[in-house]
Amino acid sequence: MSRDLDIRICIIEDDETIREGYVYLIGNTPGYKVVGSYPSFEDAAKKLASDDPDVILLDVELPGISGIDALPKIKKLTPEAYILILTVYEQDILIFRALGNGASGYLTKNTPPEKIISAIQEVMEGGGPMSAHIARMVISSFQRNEASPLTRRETEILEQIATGKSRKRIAQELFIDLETVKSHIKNIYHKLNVHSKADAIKTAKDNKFI
Amino acid sequence: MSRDLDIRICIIEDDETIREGYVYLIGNTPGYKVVGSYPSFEDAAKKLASDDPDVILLDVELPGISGIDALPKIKKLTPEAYILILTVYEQDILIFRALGNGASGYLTKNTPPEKIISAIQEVMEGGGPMSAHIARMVISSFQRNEASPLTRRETEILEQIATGKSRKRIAQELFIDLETVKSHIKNIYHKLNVHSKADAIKTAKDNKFI
DNA sequence: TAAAAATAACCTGATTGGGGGGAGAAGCAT
DNA sequence: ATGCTTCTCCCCCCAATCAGGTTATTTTTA
Repeated sequence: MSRDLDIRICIIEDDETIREGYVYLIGNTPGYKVVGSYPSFEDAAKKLASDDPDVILLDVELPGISGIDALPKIKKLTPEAYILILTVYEQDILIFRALGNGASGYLTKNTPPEKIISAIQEVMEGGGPMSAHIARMVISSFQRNEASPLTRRETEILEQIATGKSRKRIAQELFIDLETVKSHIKNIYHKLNVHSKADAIKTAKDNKFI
Repeated sequence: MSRDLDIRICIIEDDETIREGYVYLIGNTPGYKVVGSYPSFEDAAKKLASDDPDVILLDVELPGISGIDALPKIKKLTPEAYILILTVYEQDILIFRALGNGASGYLTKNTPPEKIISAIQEVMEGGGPMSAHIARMVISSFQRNEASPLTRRETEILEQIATGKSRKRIAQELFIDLETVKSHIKNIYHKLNVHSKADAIKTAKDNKFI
């Protein structure tokens, strides 16, 4: 029945009802094949490599080790597999940790079944499927605060400082005097109400000034 | 014919054929209304504010000022409007600059018409529409290089250094001796073949070690 | 149980960082 | 036309940090 070219899927999800739902959904879709289904990473770990999945659907809240912390370990077991996060959580910290740990997509659990199938298809074709709200949060993470108190030059200099460069080097690269750089830094510190590089960088990053 | 609740669209695109294609597509879709259509930012600037668009479709390659550089100016003219980039370019630098400058979505020009309409819908509903390949690049930007030569502790310390903290402060926050931090830094420098903070940070970021 | 990683010590010299003040020139906006 | 902002540069001071060398012990992990 199932062809050799079927996309091989593993599911790691602790809620049995949801897990079986996915198994049913994917198992009944032509071209897709469930090769493994586990309620925890610990259970999956033993068989994952031999399952040889193309795509892994991973829940973030799991008994034992969390899905996010399991990500690097899964990557080691099946380096070629794409991992899609399937979760109810939309907290930015979780999203960015998941993506940073190697997830190739992030879907929320209200995603309709046909979207899950198309997300699997999409990731196999080089895409990065995300739920709409997740995508917005990801895009927002790139955006600056338009209400920054820093001038253009001050922002530029603080960015340079954040790369670890010394004031002298910044002066050389911007073709201005060291004293000018120092003046800008003093102004930056006053505006941000800080007294050190580290605090300036932190405040600026927290507020998306840089 | 067109209701008051229609989504108001502006189009800034220099290629007349493509521009008129969008005007036709959107103008003939119920619920959507083209309120402005311009071949350059300079032309759009005068009328954009009074057009009061909900969504702006913006090309990146424009005569005069580029779409990406126009983004902040457009934001000032119509702070409430969502801006969707529509372009043939898939270079990461352009994508990240566009998103950093305030774009709410990024579509490539091979996007089929119905997807453009749904992207407009999506951005109005709080989403962040992206073409599949763009989304993958965005997600990839969060990911680390798994083949880092740095140990966990070294990575952690280099990350701290990249926040501008002094070695002493890092030592205190990690509950280790200053000398230990110095040892780690020496090892980091040797592994990365650099001789300064700035170079270490640059090398590590370029290679996605941090 | 070896190897890798994390920890800590002692040495030296050059560079950087933070804070105080003041001041001129260019550009923008009302 | 005249403020206001921004960018530029100058002087002072002193503490703190950074880069580099070498060696060695204790955990941790494979």
